[in-house]
Amino acid sequence: MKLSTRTRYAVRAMIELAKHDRNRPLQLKIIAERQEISIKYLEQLMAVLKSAGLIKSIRGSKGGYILARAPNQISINDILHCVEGPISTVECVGDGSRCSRAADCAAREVWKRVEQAIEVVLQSITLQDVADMASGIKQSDYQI
Amino acid sequence: MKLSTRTRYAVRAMIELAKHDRNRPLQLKIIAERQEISIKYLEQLMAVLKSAGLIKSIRGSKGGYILARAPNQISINDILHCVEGPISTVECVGDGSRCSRAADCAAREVWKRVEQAIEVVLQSITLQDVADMASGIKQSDYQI
DNA sequence: ATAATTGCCTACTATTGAAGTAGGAATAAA
DNA sequence: TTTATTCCTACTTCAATAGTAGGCAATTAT
Repeated sequence: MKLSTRTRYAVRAMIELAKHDRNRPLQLKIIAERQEISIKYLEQLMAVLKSAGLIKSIRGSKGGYILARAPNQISINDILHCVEGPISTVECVGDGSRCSRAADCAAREVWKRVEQAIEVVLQSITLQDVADMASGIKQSDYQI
Repeated sequence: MKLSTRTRYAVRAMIELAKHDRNRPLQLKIIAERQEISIKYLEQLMAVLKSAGLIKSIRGSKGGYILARAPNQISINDILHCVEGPISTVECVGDGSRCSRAADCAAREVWKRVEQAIEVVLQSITLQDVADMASGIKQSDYQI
């Protein structure tokens, strides 16, 4: 149950974008430096985020990336989905046709519920929320 | 966010034990057959489950495994913990000393909440519940 | 006693996926 | 035209998971 660095990097990169002026593109180089991520690796993640429609890119000199939507319109779930695919703890939860054992089907119900719980949490948190947490604003809202 | 087969196998094996008469040991061979798991691989998982105190073994002919506690006293979380270690989505959630970036700390709060949500669900489901689901009893209780 | 059956232990191998690297093409600004 | 940037594709490395193998130890049945 460990998150891949893919996901962690992607979220961190998106947080950088969220904290940045949305009218001016932020360069990959800057993000990679601030977050201490390999530029070349992050580059590939950005491609995924872009094709998922979460960010837009501006090519050429002075180019970079910007969020495609307002930070409060992008959930952590959105990010996770596009870099990791659907949160499928077990394949049969999504598919169903793979399950031929009764005991396994019982187990399936368990994993299903876990997935739902994760999804609810991830969907409830937007980039705006996280950016605010980072800046120390509204922090009291997030003390569970 | 995919579960390892370790975890899935372990849970399925435990379900088999839960469905079996607790007074008579169930052999590894039977469990492996029913669940279509490599005996030799499952053997290693059983060792972990045993050392975690979730099951007991009876050696020799007519031996096998039994649950160490009643099925309603063993949660899915118990099983997961001992085969996968603590559910740590990200290392810094448990450790904290690793986090040197502000944005990352914001992310950390996110992963923390996800972990908690997972834990709550896993702790709430016992082997008894799952065994009942498998038998079709009480199934209505689990329609969320 | 002896054989058969089962779990116990330790080491090895294979496969897979994640993580990271590399180089050059396309695009835009100065 | 030069420079700065994203885009594209392929390759390499590494670690962890999954699976295999063989013999030892304990218990029961005959």
